[in-house]
Parts: sequence; C-alpha cells; structure tokens
Amino acid sequence: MPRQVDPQQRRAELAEAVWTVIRRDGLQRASVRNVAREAGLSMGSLRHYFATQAELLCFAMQLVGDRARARVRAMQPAASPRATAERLLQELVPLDDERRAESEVWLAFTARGLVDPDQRAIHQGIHDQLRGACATAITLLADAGLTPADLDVDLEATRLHALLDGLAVHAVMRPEQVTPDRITAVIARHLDTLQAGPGSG
Amino acid sequence: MPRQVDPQQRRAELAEAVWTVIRRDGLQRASVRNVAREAGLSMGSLRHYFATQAELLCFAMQLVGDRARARVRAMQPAASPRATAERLLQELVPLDDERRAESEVWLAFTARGLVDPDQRAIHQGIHDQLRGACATAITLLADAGLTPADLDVDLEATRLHALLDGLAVHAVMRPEQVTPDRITAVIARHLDTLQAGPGSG
DNA sequence: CCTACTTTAGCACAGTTGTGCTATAAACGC
DNA sequence: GCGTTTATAGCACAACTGTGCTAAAGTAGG
Repeated sequence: MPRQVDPQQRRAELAEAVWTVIRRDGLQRASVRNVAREAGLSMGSLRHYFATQAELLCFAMQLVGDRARARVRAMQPAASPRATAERLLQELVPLDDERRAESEVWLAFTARGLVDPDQRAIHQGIHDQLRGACATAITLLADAGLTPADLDVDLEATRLHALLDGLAVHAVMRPEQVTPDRITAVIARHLDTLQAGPGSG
Repeated sequence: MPRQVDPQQRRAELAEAVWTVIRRDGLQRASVRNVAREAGLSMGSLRHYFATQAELLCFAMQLVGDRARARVRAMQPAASPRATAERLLQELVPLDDERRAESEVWLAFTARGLVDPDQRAIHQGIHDQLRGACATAITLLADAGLTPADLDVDLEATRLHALLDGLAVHAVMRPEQVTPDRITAVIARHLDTLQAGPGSG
C-alpha cells in the first residue's frame, strides 16, 4: 500500500497531532500512545513513520521553525523600510491562533531543551534564525538612515530578540493582558524609540 | 519525634531538591521517588510533608517567587533613581548562579502552566509581581523627571517586562551568547532610551 | 495470480509513576 | 515508664510508558 498519501505529509500530520496533544495536555502527555490516538492511528503504525519518540518530538519541534520561516519567506514587500521591519517582526509573535499555537509549542519545547541535548540543538537553531530576523529588522532601519549613525546594531538585535520572545511568553501565559493589539503597540513603540527617540509615546 | 528541624525548613529543603532534579533532569523527571532520593529521604517520608506530588511542585514553584521577592526587599537604597531602577531590574534577571537557577526552574514551570491550572495560577502571581516591579522602575524614572512627560508608563512597563523575561529565557538557553555582561548592557541601554533617546548607543 | 513492498495493527515486556496503606522508630508531655 | 504524636520507611497496586516483535492487510509491478 505505498503512497496513498505522501509519507512526508503523513509525518507532518503526526507532528501536528503532537502539537494538538501538547497544547491540550502538555508535552509530558505527548506519549507515543496519546499522539497515535490523536492522529487516529495505531501505535505500531506511528512507529512506522517515527522509529522512536525522540524522533517524533524533534520533528514536531522542527516544524515550528519551518512554519515561521515559510511565513517570513512568503511576505509581500512593504512600502517603507519601517513598514517592512514592523511586518517582519509581526510574523514572529503570536498575533493569531496559528502563531499562538507555534508559540505554545515552542515554549513547551524550550523548557525541555534545558535538559534534552537534541531538543536544545533544535531550539538553538530556531533561536539563531529569530535572532537573525531581528538583526535584519534593525539593519533595515539603519541602512535607510532612520536610526542614529552610532547605533549598536548587535546590541539592538539582542534587545529586540529578547523583547519578541518575552512578548511570546506573555501572550500565551496572559492572553487577556497581552493581546494582539497590545503586542503590535509594543513593537511599534520599540521601533519608534529606535528611530526618533523615546518621547513619542 | 517532633521538631528536630523546623518542618517548614524541611519543606524548603525538599523544594530545593525539586529544583536540583528539575535543573539536572527536567520537570518531567521530578517524580516523588526522584525528589525523595535527591533529598536523601524515603518516598513515604516525603509524603509526610507533601501529601501529593502536585502540592510538592506547587510549593517548589512558589519558592521561585519568594526568593525573588526577598531579594528585592533586601535591596539597599541606591544613589539615584536611575541607579535604583537599574539595580532593581538586575535583581530579576539571571546574572549569577542563584538567579540562573530560579530562571531555569521558572521556565520549566512556565511551560507546565500552559496546561496545569494550579501551576498557571502561581505563575500568574509571579508574573504580576514582576510586572509590578517593572512599573515601579519606570515610575521611578518618570517621577524624577528623567523621562518625557507624555511617557506611557503602562506600555513601557509591558515592554520592559517582556524584555526581562525574554532575557531570562535567552540567558538560560544561550548562556555563552547572552552573558551577564550582555544582560546588564541591554538593560542599561533600555533605560538610556527611556531617558535621553536612542542615540547614546 | 503472485511476489515484493508498504502500511497498519496489536501484543508483550520491563520500567516508572502516584498514591493508599501499614509498620517501625524517635521525641515529647506527663 | 507510658502513651501520644511526629517522623521515617517501605510495600502494593493499578496505571502508564517506550520499544521490540510478529502478523495481517492493502497496493503495486510482473
């Protein structure tokens, strides 16, 4: 029975089942049995696509980075460098349910990355990509002459990156307080202070 | 055999054993057995102090907030509002091993708070305290006239809070990249932009 | 039809888990 | 000394876990 559906798509479906279980019951409940049940498959069938649980979970984590990268790549060019930077950053914070799901799964795997070397490596890859996107956003403004000439791009990228990840954590832990509107306002304000100064708020 | 040691201190010791296990093996390995072994006690003895595992873990999470609050309360007054604000914020980020331990445990429990209502409630309490500290820092600068008069204190508190938690996450996940020096530099830079403008970096 | 291969299913086993339960030992009040 | 309380220990059980293993059912090429 080869190729009724693409095996790679099957793996993606199973990874999404992992996401569903993680969001509903937590990463500690993402057992082979629970994920298989969520996907409507048997345990043995799941293990035909992923030999071990570690492989399954790593693939599910990779998918977080893949989704975000695809979204950034699909971005339409914006009118100004400022608008481009702002929209780039907005693709990386949980403003809708899709990105909220990514953030929740990312947070669950982040905690595991503290003690699991494989998960840590994947997390660091995503971390570096996000950091790169932040550096890109800063450079966009700097190259357009919208920032002071002596701006420390590296330090600002670090600062912006921490801001984004902090917003993601707060958005999933306190969704009533840290709403999408609030997130966009914080990002806009941050870019404002990079350009014109702190007095515009 | 009452009171060979204070029972409350015993509970704190057990909570620290939880921290040790979490930092070494992860929250998913913080079982009653493993924590008891780490503390050098039997399973049954541990359960004399904590009736259930949930109670044990919640207490261990509470301890994170307690430690940070105690540290802030013990702060010596600084020379200027700016120095006070800066040192207050520095108490809340992982600049040494004690605070790094708190951040790692905090991160582990944060992820669990996504799906565990009890842990979520405790996390939100700590979240609100940290948010209050950020608001205090901003207000210190504003009241001293060090910021523009039209500064949106609430928005700035949200932004600063996200920055701090993001720095905490990055410091424990990327300790070689996000060093204590780097953290203090980012915080100083952030306060600079609140005061004088973005051009000083 | 028939062989080869892919996919699905399910059992089995050893290990870990939380918790209910009982039993021993130590320290106190008297 | 003695009973009461507190502390420590450990067993038992049912539930769940990851994975090794076997077997069936479906699909393709010949």
